[in-house]
Amino acid sequence: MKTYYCGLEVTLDVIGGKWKALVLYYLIKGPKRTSELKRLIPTITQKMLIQTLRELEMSGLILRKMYNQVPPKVEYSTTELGQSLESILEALCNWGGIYAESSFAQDEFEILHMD
Amino acid sequence: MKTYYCGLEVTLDVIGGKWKALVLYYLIKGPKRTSELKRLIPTITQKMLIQTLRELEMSGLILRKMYNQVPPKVEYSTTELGQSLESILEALCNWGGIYAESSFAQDEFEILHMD
DNA sequence: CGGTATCCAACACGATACTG
DNA sequence: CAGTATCGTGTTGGATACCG
Repeated sequence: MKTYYCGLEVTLDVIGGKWKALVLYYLIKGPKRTSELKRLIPTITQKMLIQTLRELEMSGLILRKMYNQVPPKVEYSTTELGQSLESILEALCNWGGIYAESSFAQDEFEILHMD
Repeated sequence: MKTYYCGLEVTLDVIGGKWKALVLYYLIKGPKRTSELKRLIPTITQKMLIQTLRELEMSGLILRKMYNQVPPKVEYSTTELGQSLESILEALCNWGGIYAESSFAQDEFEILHMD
């Protein structure tokens, strides 16, 4: 049993770290294959991607569906619990855009959109 | 110049990590002295608290006001930029509470409120 | 009280090679 | 295509002692 003093600590435990929020953010927009996620997040390594997916799965935020075929195909999607973070992650994403354009951070941050 | 592919990456750079969101969360509720923050976040070490405060200050999210008196007194408060995260951090906190009570996590997480 | 300086351990993360 | 295994490193974070 883990003990926390604030709900925020729980959230950070579940989607904190370098990659979890980002991977979940893309999966919330729709189911994706492993290679699609890798393409959307070019700077993540294969190892960290798989590891992050496993942790999100363990936490009950995403589902892994495997198709028995050659070549293999795996698709990840969100659970209801994972999807419930949609508006929050969207807000965090927007805030980052605003921050990058703020007088404080401009000329320091650059965002390349690739939708 | 740092390059990102999504606003969320920027946000994680600014308030990601183990403590920044938590410290900011408490400061958003009102200005606090160093010792007050230490009391609110019992598991943080002195070193990490100071380090986190410095980083938030560098990012333009909080202000540090020092009173020249003995014993010394320092008070931290949010800037407009920092305060703009209020609703988001509140939502993240609430989500943690809901997650901890979910059928998935119950008996695993415990939250002790200390307001 | 608020903060700094060391030193050290843990682990998150990355690079690479390999498998079914 | 999806994933595992191994190894190495660099940051993160904690313990402790000390200072104005």
